[in-house]
Amino acid sequence: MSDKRETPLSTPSLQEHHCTVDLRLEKLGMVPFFQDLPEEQLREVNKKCTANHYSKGETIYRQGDSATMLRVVVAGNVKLAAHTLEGESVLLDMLQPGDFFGNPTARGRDVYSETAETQTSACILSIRLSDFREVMNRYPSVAMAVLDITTDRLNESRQRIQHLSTLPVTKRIAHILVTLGNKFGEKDSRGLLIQLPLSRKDLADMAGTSPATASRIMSQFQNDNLITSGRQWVAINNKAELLRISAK
Amino acid sequence: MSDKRETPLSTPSLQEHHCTVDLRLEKLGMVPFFQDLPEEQLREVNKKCTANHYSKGETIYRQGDSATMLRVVVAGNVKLAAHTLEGESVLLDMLQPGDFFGNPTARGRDVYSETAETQTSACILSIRLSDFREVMNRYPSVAMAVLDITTDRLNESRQRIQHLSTLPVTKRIAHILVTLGNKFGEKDSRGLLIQLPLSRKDLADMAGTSPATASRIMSQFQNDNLITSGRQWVAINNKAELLRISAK
DNA sequence: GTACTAAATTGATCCAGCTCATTTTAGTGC
DNA sequence: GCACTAAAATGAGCTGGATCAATTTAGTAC
Repeated sequence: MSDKRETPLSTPSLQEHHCTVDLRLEKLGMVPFFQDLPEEQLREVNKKCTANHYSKGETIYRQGDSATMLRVVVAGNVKLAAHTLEGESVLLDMLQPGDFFGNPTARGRDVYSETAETQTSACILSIRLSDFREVMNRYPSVAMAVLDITTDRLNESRQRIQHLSTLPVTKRIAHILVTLGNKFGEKDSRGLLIQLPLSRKDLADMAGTSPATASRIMSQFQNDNLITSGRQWVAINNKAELLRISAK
Repeated sequence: MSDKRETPLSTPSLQEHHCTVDLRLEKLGMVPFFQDLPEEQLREVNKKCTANHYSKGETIYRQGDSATMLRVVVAGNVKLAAHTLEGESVLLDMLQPGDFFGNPTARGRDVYSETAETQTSACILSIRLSDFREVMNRYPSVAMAVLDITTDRLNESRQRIQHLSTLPVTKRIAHILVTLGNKFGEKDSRGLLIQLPLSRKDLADMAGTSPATASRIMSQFQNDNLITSGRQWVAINNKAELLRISAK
């Protein structure tokens, strides 16, 4: 198994295009809630956006910062995390190109309730809240699409509350692996590879457990041939069985 | 303290007006996202609504039912809960007059992911999803108000995830009491009375713990004179201290 | 006031998962 | 290939909170 001797994760090479206008426009059109916008309007929205490039591990904003921007992932991955005073962290969401984050809410004096950090190098579009509000006002379909996504996220979030309250750690982790597989998985010689740097600590922060426990459970899954994993990467070999574990 | 010998909770007497058209219209105007609608439009929306009266403990819809309605609490209280196959339940939200529930999302084939049940006798307005979508399309301010509320709920929900993952039960319950006090509290001879039937089981389902543990913690709070409580009711005597406990 | 019932309290025991500490190993860079 | 480093694995011991079961009590109905 000498092929396990290097990260199977592909690193997005952003240097080349570095968020060109064309790429921005193309990606903007891919964002679910801009899809219905006519080409012309899209260009106008694009003009109001700023593109920023971040390298891996950079902080985009911190919880407590005043929330004046709505952001969209153009390329790369972003994770949203909340930190307690004691230094513990909770991983709230992992984002893909096309996902928005920040606060789409009107209330002016709002602050972010989470910290956004890149997990890979990434290109991020920012649009001022007031500008975005204007777009939503002019195109109700945009507002409704944002509402739909937010509602989905609320439901996911409530499901997670349910899991934290009722399921033992093993089931929670099995469920998380399946979910990540569905969202970030790519078929590969190793199985369904989760295209995302993913440490035991990340997993623990998602499952509400300790890194040690997450590690023990992953070891067990590995013994049972359900997954293959190395440092910061995981591939799923038997999704059906993981699903079964998470449910029963 | 002979006055503790009966529920201090006031029961909404709905029989009298029984959701008259006037009451409906008045309440509809109080709903945050209809506030901006011109009187005339409000009447039109009202025509598309159906009012239903429920007595205490009735189920409005069950998780898994197909989600074709958006609902608004006119009077009384509603709780949203999710149930596991093993019969455990998680309390997701407690609603007040003016709050909406159900699914504001477009996707036709959706089902409710939670069960809605009245906690007191209640009057509920229902509007078909397609009709509500139409209103949002015509009045973007409505869509944006719904989005704002949903975003707030998402943030609350994420905070709860954080608490479940990082705080011990005592702090979680202290926090829940403060929150409920802020939302449902009414000044009273006993202190800040939470105007809501609230059992130890409800509290446990909110905090992600067992009724026994919830009870032990409530006993301790009672010993420390932070709260006064009987069956299904709680009054807060020292909110500041509870807040301190929940934070530190 | 008395009887009744479901809620709440409380005790005793147990274990899933945490903590802390040590060892091993995957992946990188030379 | 070799050296280096941070991630992961793993062992040992401890504990917060669960579970189960018995007892008490608040509130209601008569």
